[in-house]
Amino acid sequence: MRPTLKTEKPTRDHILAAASRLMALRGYRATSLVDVLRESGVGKGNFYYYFRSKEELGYAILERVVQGFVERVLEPCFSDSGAKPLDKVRCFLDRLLETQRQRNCVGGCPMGNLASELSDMHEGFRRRLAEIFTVWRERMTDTLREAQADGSLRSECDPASLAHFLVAALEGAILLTKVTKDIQIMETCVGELKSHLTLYAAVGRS
Amino acid sequence: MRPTLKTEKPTRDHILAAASRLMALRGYRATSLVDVLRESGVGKGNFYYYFRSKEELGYAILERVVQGFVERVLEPCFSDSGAKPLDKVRCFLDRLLETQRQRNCVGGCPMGNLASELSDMHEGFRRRLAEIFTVWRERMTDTLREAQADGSLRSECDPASLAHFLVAALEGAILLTKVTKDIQIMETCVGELKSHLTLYAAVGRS
DNA sequence: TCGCCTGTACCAACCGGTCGGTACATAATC
DNA sequence: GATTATGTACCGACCGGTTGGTACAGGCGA
Repeated sequence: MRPTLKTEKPTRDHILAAASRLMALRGYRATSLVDVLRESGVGKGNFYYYFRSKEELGYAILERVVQGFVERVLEPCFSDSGAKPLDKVRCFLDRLLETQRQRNCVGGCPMGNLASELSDMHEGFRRRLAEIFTVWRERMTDTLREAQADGSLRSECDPASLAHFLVAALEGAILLTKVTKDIQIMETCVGELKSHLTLYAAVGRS
Repeated sequence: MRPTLKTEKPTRDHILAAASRLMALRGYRATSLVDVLRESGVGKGNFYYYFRSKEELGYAILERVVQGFVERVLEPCFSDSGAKPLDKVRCFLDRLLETQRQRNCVGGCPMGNLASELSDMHEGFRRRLAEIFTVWRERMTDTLREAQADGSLRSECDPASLAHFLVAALEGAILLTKVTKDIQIMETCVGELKSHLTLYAAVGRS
């Protein structure tokens, strides 16, 4: 029984990793505790040492998924201070396309899946997910505002509306990619979204 | 017990209606047979007279949902022979917006919900759903081709790509509307999609 | 007689959560 | 120093309830 540092909880993280893998494919309800325990190799009593309930596990998974998304997708694209704002948005589109390609069109978007499954049935999840999408969208909105400030996006464009649309269209593209198992759908939609940006691009300043 | 025509099965339809209501909100897995029986008032033995399994019920519900969608949304918009092709597309966008408004942003899209929940776990459902989205998209593609033929859509537009994009963006918009419970998201996205159409519109011929 | 329908008992598997217990390290007490 | 108390981590059996499905006797009306 090894001593652990105050902030490290390997067993808890191990459970979370295993549960995240399962829930990404199966969704919340179809992921049972027994499955999680089997996948993680942890005993049931021990599970309840770390999580009070399946719901609490679900919330923790959601946080973990979001953190991973922010670190691996949002931050690399939007924190590149050398890039022009619209290039950041394109980088984001391309990054999501590559993610779906690497996953062979399996899994879709974990946040979108949970939103679809739980929004009408579980208010706690709906609220958290709505907040997550808000953060995602605001990050996009800020960048679009920068593009307006630097003149590459016209002033009649509403950054918030455009950001809403980009997020929604991406979620839909990911869902259709998942159901058809055809990466071309995602490619097509990313292409159309880039074209959509040209609607509002200031001439010669993209 | 009134005599019924050979093609009418009131009890079966009654079960389907009840199950559709439940499944539209809860999804497939979270809709139990006991719930369906309670909602429909039909006995269990009788249920199995009409359906061999929960899966068969699910397939029947899907067909029913699709039929309703075709009759109430697709056909009214796309079969209006007096309308211009691009007006048909706009009618479709508006109809979906009104549907979400009437439902107070509850439920989302039944087909999208099932696609999200089951595409990676149940090949039978994934195949059927992929086919449904294909039909939906082809209807849109045909209309966009008509728009090209009548000159209101430019020849460099690819109708199939645009149709893919429209369907995907709508699904995403519906999903975000469901998670945020804010009809404005849907309004915004429908507006952006109409703007997107202008990308390809021939000048003065919309 | 047949199709439709009822009610109900039963089944094994599943489900999230509870419980009594073990192992061990460390601190406190006598 | 030995004993006791405490806290952390862990375990699997057990619990009551739920689930989709099976089986079946029987009723009803055309």
